[in-house]
Amino acid sequence: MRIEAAIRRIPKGKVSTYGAIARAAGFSGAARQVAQVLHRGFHLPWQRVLGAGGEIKLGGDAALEQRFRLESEGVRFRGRRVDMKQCEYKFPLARTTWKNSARRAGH
DNA sequence: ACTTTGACTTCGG
DNA sequence: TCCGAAGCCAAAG
Repeated sequence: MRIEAAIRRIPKGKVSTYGAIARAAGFSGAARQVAQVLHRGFHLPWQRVLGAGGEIKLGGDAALEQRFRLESEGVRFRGRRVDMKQCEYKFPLARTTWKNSARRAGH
């Protein structure tokens, strides 16, 4: 799966977001699908995936563990959030996959 | 083929 | 900064 592949590309000490991963994998807007993959997949660096703004989206113990694991990798936190400015991993340009331009028509 | 389901995102108040 | 509503989308059942 492309999403899994994208997740595995995140280097240690860096993090990414659901939305960014979805785009990198060619599924712009499918952030929720990334969550599904994380939940079901194995051997994934799940701790490196955060919500928009660098916020941990897990609940309870899992959230604590994620934070712990990230700090172990050298990821710095600023309050509840990760310092994205330094730690966000930028994917090497997602192949302008098909359905990109469709972004949000109105609201 | 149709409905449900998320570790989501963004906007407004 | 926090909360609710609406949007979004592929995978599972």
